[in-house]
Amino acid sequence: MRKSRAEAAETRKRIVDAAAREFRRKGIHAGGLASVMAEAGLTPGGFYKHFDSKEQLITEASEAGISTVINAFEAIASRTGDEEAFKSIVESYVSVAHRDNSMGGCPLAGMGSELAHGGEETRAAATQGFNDLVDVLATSFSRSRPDGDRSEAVFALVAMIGAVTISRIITDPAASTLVLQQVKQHLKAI
Amino acid sequence: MRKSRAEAAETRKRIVDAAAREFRRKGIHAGGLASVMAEAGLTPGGFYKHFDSKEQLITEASEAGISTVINAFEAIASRTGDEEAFKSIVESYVSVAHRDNSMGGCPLAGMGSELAHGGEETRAAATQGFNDLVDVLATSFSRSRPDGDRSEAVFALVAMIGAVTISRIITDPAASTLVLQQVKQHLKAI
DNA sequence: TGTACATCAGTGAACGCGCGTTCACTGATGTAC
DNA sequence: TGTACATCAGTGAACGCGCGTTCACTGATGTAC
Repeated sequence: MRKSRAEAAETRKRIVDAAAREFRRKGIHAGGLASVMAEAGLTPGGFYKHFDSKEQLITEASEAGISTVINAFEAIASRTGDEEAFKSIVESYVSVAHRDNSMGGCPLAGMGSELAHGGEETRAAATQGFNDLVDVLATSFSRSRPDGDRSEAVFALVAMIGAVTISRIITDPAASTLVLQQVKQHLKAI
Repeated sequence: MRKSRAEAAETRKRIVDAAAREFRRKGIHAGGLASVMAEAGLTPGGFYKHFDSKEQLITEASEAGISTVINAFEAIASRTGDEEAFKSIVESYVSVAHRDNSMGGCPLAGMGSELAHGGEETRAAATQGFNDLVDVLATSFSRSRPDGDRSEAVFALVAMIGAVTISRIITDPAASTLVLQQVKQHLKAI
């Protein structure tokens, strides 16, 4: 049954990716290890050949999820003009598509309040991810507004995260969409 | 063992209040019914004499928690001049005190991502609470800026909620406090 | 290069535990006459 | 107003269940000579 090192490394990635999806969709507590392992095509027991605990998986899944968002931000920024980079990022984050795709979305929006109750290492990883996101956003912002400072990116990002979180709570889809539009509009006017 | 109607009604309130504190502090999933009942001075079994399910308690605890925030907002607004009402509310919400008192704080910040995964009724109650908060905020905002509309209050509130949520994730207290200050500064400049 | 042995990724059943929920019971409260 | 009975708030043990975690085992991979 032993697998080669390369295969084992790929298995590990598959577990982290499955967890990232599971936790963002169902929440950290509601997402179970057996379900994550099954989605990765494995049986539950094998989990501990790769990780010490669920907490460690939560940490890595958060990192992986945020990395995806950072890459998306950078991709948008690189194919957009200076004037539009920041606005394009805001538009893709504060969107109905993001709201309806919690599985592939930003962990800070999908599991923010649960991350706040997490262990030191999990919170440290999420903090790092937040700061990285702020950096990307600040860079894109300064391309259209050279006088802008980092605090504007911090402000924009917490509003973006709050907007997506709330839009997922609101029961009426039209009202939810309206909140996203309103926040988007104000962010683009910063 | 039977209690009078008045006593039973008070017991019910005690359970809801205990739950509101427990869920905001530990999170919805991590907070247990046995622990809530113990905090209310009762044994676990009695829970179902007052509620149909944990889900119902979550709904009522969210409502109760948001009502507290609304009352606090209105109290601040009523004892503050027109020019300062909005800013005072922002200052009390986006604060270190609120960040460090998740037990008594806003449910939308303390359990936002978990509410997004909640049942229809829970989300409807949270939606109602969000809209009520927007109303209070919009009223206070329009006192200093008669041209302001409701969308500005929506924008401000999601930023406030996002800021408190993120400030609870950030591991370094000074960095966390800085985020709160930066968001506060931008909100007051709206 | 070939052989013998150690390693360890993955299996799948089992573990203890705490969860939400149920239940038979108690006895004070509320109601009917 | 007093009495007899029904109601039901609260008790505390027990239930089934799914969770994170452990474990003995398998057999292909990696290593040493």
